[in-house]
Amino acid sequence: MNSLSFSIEHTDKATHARAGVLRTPHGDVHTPMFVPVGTQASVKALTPHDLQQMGTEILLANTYHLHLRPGEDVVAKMKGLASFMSWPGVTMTDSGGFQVFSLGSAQNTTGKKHNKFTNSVFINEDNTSFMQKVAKQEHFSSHIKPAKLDENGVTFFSHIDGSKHRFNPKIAITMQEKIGADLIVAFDDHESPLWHYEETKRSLDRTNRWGLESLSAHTRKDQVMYGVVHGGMFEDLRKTSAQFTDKHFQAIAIGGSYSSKETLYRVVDWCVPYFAPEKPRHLLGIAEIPDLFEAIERGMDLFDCVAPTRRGRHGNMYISPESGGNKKNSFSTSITNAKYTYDPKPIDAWCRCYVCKNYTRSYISHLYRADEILGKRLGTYHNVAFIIQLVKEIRNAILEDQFSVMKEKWCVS
RNA sequence: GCUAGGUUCGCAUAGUGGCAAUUGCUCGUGGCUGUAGACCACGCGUCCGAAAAGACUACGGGGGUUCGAGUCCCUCACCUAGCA
Repeated sequence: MNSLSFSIEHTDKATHARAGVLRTPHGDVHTPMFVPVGTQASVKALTPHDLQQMGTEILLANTYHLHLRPGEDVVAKMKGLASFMSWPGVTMTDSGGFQVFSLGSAQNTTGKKHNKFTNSVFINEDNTSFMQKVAKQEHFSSHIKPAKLDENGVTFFSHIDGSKHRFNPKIAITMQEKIGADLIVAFDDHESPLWHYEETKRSLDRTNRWGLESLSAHTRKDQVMYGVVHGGMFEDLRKTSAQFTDKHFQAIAIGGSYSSKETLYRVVDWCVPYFAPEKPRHLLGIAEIPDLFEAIERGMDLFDCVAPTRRGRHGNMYISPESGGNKKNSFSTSITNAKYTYDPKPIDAWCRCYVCKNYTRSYISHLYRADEILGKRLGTYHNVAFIIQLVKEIRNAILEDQFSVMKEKWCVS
């Protein structure tokens, strides 16, 4: 009856880091694994062939976006997400719960973003520039129609044309069944990291209730559903939520926005002990390099993140310690920096991706400056391939009980 | 040769006598964590500063009027267009 199985191959001796295999009818996913984000059934700038070539095993698309365009019926008619986008591997859809809050309000006259959730899943309370941005957006409030939350679901307005839509657990699951990914996500509510205990608790209660409703709306047993852990930065809420999710779901995701990296790591620490070892654990939206090490060390298996593709489009390339990458520079560098103009080296010395094998920093820098579409494509390729390789190498390190050694090598600087 | 219009920080543009001077591009540096952005932010005469503040030099050249000129006047140079 269960189309998916997950087994642990090995747990690192010194840490909770683990290597496993998630088996699905459309292929195996070797964990830890990075899940590239293809929101609109497209990993921006990359073809499925590229993704396969670099070792990607699973892709994430978004229900919210696919519902608005082209519509889940179109995807269903084209035999489901994987077939629609010609992806031969495993697929996953996010429920759209996050997006309903992050973009769920009508387009205002200026077209500027205005919702405080829009910016990021990772909100740093020390980041005053972010708070200023939020403040600046307030003057748009006169012509904003924000999403309306009630106990049964959310009414929101399309970011594309302002049209009115309604999501609730049943609708979100029905849509995900039509879209037809191998892995789907329960419809969850999303708390703000700025909220206090009481409102966070109320939000968590909704997430839990919606989780159960998602399960009872679920008819396609060939798909496996993740439940989402919430509870903000409150220990008892996170723990209850972790227990609840583990009790009811076959797969577990941790969701939320975090006020700092420390909070994020603490949240993972609180939750993981409540998860059954034989269930896959996905940390939603998180996969910057230091976070990968920290979360894998704590026992998380799967990670999706927009950063590699977005940074790629913006000219920010991942680099390893061999090329000067460290926590302080987020293991990245801007390829348009003047110092790369005459640089004949590949983007990164450690990376063995197609881009690093074939092109110089000088050339790629030129492509970005000349605004050539190829630059964004190569940059995105490198970034995604970089993370895929890194996680693969981490996996190998786990299998050899060398996780700590590898982490030290990357993160000590 | 005559007439008209021009000459502003790399390029292109604003600019009522109070101006280190607008905007776009280029350029420089940051930022991006379940994707509304091929995006956003900041900087961009020189020197000194952590910053605020200073100092100096600047709107084709030279001269003039004025407390004060990119802005007004004279003159020279160059550019463009029209007429010869």
